[in-house]
Amino acid sequence: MVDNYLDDLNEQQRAAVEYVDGPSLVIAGAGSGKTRVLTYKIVHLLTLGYTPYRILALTFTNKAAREMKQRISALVGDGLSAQLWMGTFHSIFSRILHINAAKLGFHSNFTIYDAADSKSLIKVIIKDMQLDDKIYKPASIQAHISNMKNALISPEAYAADAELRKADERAQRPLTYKIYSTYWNRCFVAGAMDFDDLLFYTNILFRDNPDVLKKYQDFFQYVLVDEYQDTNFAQHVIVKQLCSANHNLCVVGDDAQSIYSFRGANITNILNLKNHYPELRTFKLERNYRSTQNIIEAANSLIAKNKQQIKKHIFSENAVGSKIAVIQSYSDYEESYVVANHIIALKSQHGDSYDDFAVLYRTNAQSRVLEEALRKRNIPYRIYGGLSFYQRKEIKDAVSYFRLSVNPDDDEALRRVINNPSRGIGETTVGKVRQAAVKHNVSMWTVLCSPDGYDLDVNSGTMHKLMGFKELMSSFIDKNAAGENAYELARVILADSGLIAAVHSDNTPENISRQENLDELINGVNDFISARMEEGSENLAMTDFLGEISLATDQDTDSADGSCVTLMTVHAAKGLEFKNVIIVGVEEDLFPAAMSADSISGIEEERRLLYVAITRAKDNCVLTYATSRFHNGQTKSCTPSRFIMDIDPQYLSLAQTSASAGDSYKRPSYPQPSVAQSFFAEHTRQFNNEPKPKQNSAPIRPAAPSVPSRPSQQSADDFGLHASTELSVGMKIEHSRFGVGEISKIDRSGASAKIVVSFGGVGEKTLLLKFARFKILS
DNA sequence: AAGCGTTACTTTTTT
DNA sequence: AGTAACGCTT
Repeated sequence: MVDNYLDDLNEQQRAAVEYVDGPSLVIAGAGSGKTRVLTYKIVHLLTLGYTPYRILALTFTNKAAREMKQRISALVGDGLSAQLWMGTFHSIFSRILHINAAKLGFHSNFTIYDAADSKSLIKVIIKDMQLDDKIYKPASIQAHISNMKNALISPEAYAADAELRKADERAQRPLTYKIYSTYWNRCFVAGAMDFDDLLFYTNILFRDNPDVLKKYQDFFQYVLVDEYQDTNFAQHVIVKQLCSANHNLCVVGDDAQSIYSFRGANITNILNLKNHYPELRTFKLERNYRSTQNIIEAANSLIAKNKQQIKKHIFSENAVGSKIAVIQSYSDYEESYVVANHIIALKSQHGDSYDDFAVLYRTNAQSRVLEEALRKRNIPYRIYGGLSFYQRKEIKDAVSYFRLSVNPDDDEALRRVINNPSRGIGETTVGKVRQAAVKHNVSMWTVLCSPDGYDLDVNSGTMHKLMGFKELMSSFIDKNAAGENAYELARVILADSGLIAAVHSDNTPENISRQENLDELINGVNDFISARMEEGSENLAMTDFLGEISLATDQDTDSADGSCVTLMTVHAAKGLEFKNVIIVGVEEDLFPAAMSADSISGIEEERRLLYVAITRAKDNCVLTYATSRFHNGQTKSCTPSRFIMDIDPQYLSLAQTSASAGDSYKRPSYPQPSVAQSFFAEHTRQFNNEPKPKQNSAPIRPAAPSVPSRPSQQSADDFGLHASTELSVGMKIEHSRFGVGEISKIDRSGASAKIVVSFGGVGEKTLLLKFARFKILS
């Protein structure tokens, strides 16, 4: 355990960390050391003698949780930090639900439906009800249901609510309540929860089982919540329930960075916290350590245009720094070249590495052009977000088999794979099975198991095919039940299901890529198993693997692949920082998004989003916009975002004007796009006089995903197994995943020898010699 | 039931 | 541009 850790904090941070006598709210401006406060507060609690596994720390992304865990490890060691209950709301409460599933009528290995699963289920429900999917659009119904769940409105409550029903009637969708209840019921029959259910059912669990609630209330001695401005009602209530007894709560957030209202996030949760906890102590962190003064002042002047906010003054005592450059391009295509050239120019000017750059955009679809430009310029990049590895068709197919082997009632998985690869079971047959299942309120698998009992009416040939599929699935289910580990089971499934054969039928480029992806998946399962074995974990079954991946995002795969420029949406960049940030597409109808432009709250959220984007930058920030953009198969003209005008011009440099002469941002040597010298005048004209042609918003498919590259076994021939006799304390070793570390302890007692290694990057790890592969450096 | 060609349509962000 | 859905043929 470290000493003097409090000395690393400024006065306000320290006050926030040291206050543990009741509920507290830390309003933490961008870059003010929010994560540092949380990290140190946990260390402080441990120092005060709190039990690590009785501290609950909730974050919004897996990445945030992982980083915090690492930082705590570095201070107090791996042993203690590993015991903390730290993770996203969804992953923590999914764990709690797994333990208490039976109380809710679920099996402990319930499936988690991702967004695609729930959409597909909603679609089929709408079809079954013979409703017009132009009126009942699956996507909007899905969003609507999600909002209801986040507001803790059950299907029964919905059906009974006259206001909601009236609103639906006005919207010409009077049967929405029916879709909701059917959806709810089919999920239940399938033993499945969607993302929102993880929060909703946690609330039901606590509501209906006071003893369970009491247990967790007593168990968690201290609860910390990061990014509280982005909590929705369901999350707010869970936290409130858990803390209602001892009030030991610390929430950290910044109302100016609330950017998830589309997901039900509600700023009033943070604004009204005092109403729930009258003795609440509030701490404000206003000093920014991240950015130059120029960047902070520019961001301040932007956010000042928002009406709704907590008063605070963020300041920086860093260098004044250069102004924010605003660059105009003719097209999105040219814009991407401006970005590439800017990166090359700054890199050679300041000796920055590619890691120091991030390109941020409003929508995933914008990544395509950027990718192309960077690739042509040989600039290494990495795209975060978009379609994740696990959303690819062939991977989802394989994972659906995995899911079925654990929970055969999972109808969405079953519908997906029953005729994939082709088995001659067509749409009509699947429809019959589904209708029998719906009619008797059971899963499709239950129907397959006793077709006569559910009067399934198909001819004998079809029945034969169905039974063939049933036998195949049964063999997987049995293997899983017999305790086969995830890796062995995955191999059997891929082979026996015919998925492998299907992608090897020919060598078209698509099939080769699918083969690689399936190999990748198998490697992933293998890595999962070997990591668990090294740590001595018993949980090697398919259900454990699925638990790991169902809530994982592709951000998990950021292995050390060398220095790369980061490409991501502004949303994904929240909580991160980069030396140089380039924000592209700062245009009307894109940023702010066209959908948000018609309400004040919508505009304010978009403005906060740009605020978040700008405050990611430490030294250098550039805003770019194009005057035309390729959209929906055609080029449309664009106007600069109103937000550029919101920023005090003294912090901006319009690249070409003489005002920028003293700036560190130099005019690049590439063909200079005509920068709007009379930009502000022109901008004003566009807004005041000319009615803007209403553009349809873009349909946007996520960009081509980057394949998560994996440090694979083949290059690691010198990473081998070692006997404890070869090793001694103080030796340096290199591990394929954890990097270089020093052995701090060797434990030869017990059946399997263990070593404790402290790694530079990830802190201390305990490795089982039986499984751990590494090489000895000294 | 399967495969292939044509047509319509696109709401941004994510656990 | 990209796709999902539809309809036609075998």
